[in-house]
Amino acid sequence: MIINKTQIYAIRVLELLAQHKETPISAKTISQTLDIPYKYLTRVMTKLSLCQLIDSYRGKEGGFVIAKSPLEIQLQDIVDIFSNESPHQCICADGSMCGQNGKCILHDRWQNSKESIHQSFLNTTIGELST
Amino acid sequence: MIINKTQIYAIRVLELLAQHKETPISAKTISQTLDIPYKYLTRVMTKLSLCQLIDSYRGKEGGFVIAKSPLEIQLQDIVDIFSNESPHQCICADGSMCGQNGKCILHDRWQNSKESIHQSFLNTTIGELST
DNA sequence: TTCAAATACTATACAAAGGTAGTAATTAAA
DNA sequence: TTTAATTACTACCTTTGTATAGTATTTGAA
Repeated sequence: MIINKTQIYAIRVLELLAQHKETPISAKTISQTLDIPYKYLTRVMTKLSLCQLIDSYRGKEGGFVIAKSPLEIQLQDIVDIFSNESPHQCICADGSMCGQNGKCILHDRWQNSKESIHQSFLNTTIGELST
Repeated sequence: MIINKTQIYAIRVLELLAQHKETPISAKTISQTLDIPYKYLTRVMTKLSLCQLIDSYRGKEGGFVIAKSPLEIQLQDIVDIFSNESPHQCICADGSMCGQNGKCILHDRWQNSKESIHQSFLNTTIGELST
């Protein structure tokens, strides 16, 4: 698995918050704007808040605000939060294979592609997505 | 999802069969040799047989034999059999995003990586894996 | 102070991928 | 012909990712 739905949700949310740094945006608004299921979204938001990528404000007029400069948030930061794979796992997505008898049969072949994707996640920030 | 566990299983099986073209290899042997769950494996084998990548022989001394020249079987052939994604789906693995408001925010960025992986699957055959 | 709008928390449901179990059907060899 | 080894078929179980429901907590504004 290169990237899952939850991670895409999170990236899109951060992108939206990056465009409205001034006032908090509620989960309801985010849900409607980005067409993400409300209840699922709130759990994603809570996790982003715990990881301090965003600040949350309860109560009336509350919502979420991006906590850093968008240019300082790498896509990889967001992906990591919602990933259970170890960072250096092979693209084959099967932890049992790479490392036990050496490498899986695909390891070397896709290593370059994998590395290229990983570098993109590292090198691209939320701030750059809107440009 | 670039490639899942089942697809890796299938590729490894074909690679094994390619090394023993003469006599049928039983599912039991394959399961033990490649450390793939037996019952799950037999279902994969049946599907490979239906798709005519392998021939199956029932009864005593039965088993499976690769049905083509290993150099004629592209990895993509195998991947396709166990894939439910449409071939041109975006790497974001979320069909609802690419195509509705144009492209997803990641589409362009990972397009090159995706294409590179796809080309690898097309250009690499079972026969080349062992070399 | 009250109330409505909002996040936080917990439990549950659903769907897909991966895995297991049991039985039927087939077949070569003894 | 019998039997053991094998694939084929069908149903179910488990895990993980995604989604839903209900309630508690917080807080600004009327």
